[in-house]
Amino acid sequence: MKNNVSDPNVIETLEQAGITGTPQRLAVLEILQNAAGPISISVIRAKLETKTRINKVTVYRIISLFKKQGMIRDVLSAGGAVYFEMATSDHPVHPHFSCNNCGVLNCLTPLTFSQARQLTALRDNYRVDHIEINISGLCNGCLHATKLQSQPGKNGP
Amino acid sequence: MKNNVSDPNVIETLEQAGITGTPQRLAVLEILQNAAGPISISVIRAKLETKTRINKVTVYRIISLFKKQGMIRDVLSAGGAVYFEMATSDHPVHPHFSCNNCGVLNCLTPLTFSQARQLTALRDNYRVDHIEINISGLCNGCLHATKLQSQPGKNGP
DNA sequence: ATCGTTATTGCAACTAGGTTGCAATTTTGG
DNA sequence: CCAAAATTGCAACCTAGTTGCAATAACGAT
Repeated sequence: MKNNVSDPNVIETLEQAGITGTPQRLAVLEILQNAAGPISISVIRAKLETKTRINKVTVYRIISLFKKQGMIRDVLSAGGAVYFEMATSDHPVHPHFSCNNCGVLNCLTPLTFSQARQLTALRDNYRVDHIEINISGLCNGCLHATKLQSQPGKNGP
Repeated sequence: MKNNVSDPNVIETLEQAGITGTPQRLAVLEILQNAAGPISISVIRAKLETKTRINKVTVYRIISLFKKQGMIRDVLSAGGAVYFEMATSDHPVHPHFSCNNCGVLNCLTPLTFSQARQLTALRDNYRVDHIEINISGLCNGCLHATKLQSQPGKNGP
């Protein structure tokens, strides 16, 4: 397959992770980097189809490679769907909001240190490696859509 | 199928939810009620096999019925696995801890009002219906197992 | 450059988890 | 006790993800 020139800092990202920058990997990485929020494998595959034709096995292998290298992390959403997002230092672990109406998954601002501290203090005989927070409800758009205006609003957990 | 007499308050639970207490439903509900923590469908099916032989389709239908009735709720774990737990009033929404070594999923104490408040305040133009928190790391048992003693301990998010 | 070695990709076949349509069975109400 | 409605089981199917292996591409040494 010919390398149809990708964003130069996409190539750089791959080299920093110490893995060869094949065209397929560059294509997948570019999609992940340009995504507005966490995206699912099926979405990645759909976006790939529009330009190149990469075998699904290759996509799965690339994703698990990226994950093993710590380049991406996965985010869980309603019903067990798995999404992926870049795991760069300027994009630390943070809560996500998933809309029960349109299904969109958004990133929220990261927890403050004291918030994280409170949560990890829930049990002290455990070693905490990761905190995953998923808040669901209705997003701004769906909340103001006329069809849903009449529904009762909740505001607690 | 013959009803081989279940725990009477299991039957009561079903009647309160307004659905007929068939032997299959009672069997599934009994497993959910006796579970120490959230369990997956495959575990439910394995437990069922030891006593009665219920078709997998029926199990899925019962689970989605229970969910629709609000009797159970689902809990997401690493890699997108879905677990189920009873959603009774004395067992409100609460964070879960999943062990990266043995895979066990435990319930943690529910959030205080102020903790929940802090989280819902992350964005105010959203309607929050549900907060899901999954903390992962090493459980007490795995933490103290000799094989893992030497690993570096982290303690932040 | 070119050859051999290694890494990567594609293909086909397979597996597991879950779903659908329909017939058989069970429950319920009269 | 019987008919209508609800529930279950079966078989077939679907989708997501995996595996083994052959084909191809990248790399290092000469």
